[in-house]
Amino acid sequence: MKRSLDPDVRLLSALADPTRLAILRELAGSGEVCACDFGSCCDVRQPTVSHHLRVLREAGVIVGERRGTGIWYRLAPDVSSRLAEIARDLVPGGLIPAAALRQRTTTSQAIAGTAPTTA
Amino acid sequence: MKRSLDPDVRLLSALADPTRLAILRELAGSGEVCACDFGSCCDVRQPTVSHHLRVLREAGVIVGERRGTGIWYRLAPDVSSRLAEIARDLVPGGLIPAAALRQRTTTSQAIAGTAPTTA
DNA sequence: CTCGAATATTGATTCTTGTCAATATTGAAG
DNA sequence: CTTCAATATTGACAAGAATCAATATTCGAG
Repeated sequence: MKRSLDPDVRLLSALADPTRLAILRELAGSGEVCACDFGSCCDVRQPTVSHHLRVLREAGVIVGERRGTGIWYRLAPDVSSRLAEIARDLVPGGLIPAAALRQRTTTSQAIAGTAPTTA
Repeated sequence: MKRSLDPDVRLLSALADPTRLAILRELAGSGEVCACDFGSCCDVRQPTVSHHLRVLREAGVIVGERRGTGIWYRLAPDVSSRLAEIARDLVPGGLIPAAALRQRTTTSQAIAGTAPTTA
């Protein structure tokens, strides 16, 4: 059991789901949304919405607030910057850009990414 | 079978794994790495490394290039910006920031995210 | 306290994913 | 062509995740 301790992996895992990303986009667009209104944007039942909201909450991606019988959610303030920092760390040529270029002395046959080359 | 067609989900899913993130960080730090050298940074066997490299390749996150008997990988040039754009779309208060503030008229009992409140 | 609405939890099911051993493929060298 | 080194694929297995129906909890109203 590895249980990923890396906070970046935890954040990315929380975002890497179509239903949860739909929830987050709804939140980004509307600022605040009642939990009862997520059933429409994502095509899932209420317990499933509740489950995803919990995942997002525990990952620190959203924050909920009770108002009477309902609960209103909004994006956590630092989600965007946390993700942006991960993005910054993935800039190609973050180091030794010249050395990498000098290395190219052999065959150089590119390998595309779209297909497993299942032929 | 839903098979997420959303390219953002595909990208995030590719990044949301400790082994793959370790591979990407190695690439971000070294510019280019031979496939045979990933066994050290991630504690997995060769077929597993090969599998993760394939996932990253098919998600357009890395690019491989043959040199003799080995294959050298580097980060795809647009990964960082693609991720940064997702981050930008998750800025809180992307819309109606004032309206959201005006909404706060009731109980306002915050709900933390760290624990499932398993009591 | 009782009732109804909103949200959460439980348990079961199904699908997906990460991992490895074994084996195949590919390319360079002899 | 044969051999060796590097990478990829296959098949099997285990762990995890997403989903739902059923049920429990929580809160405000009356």
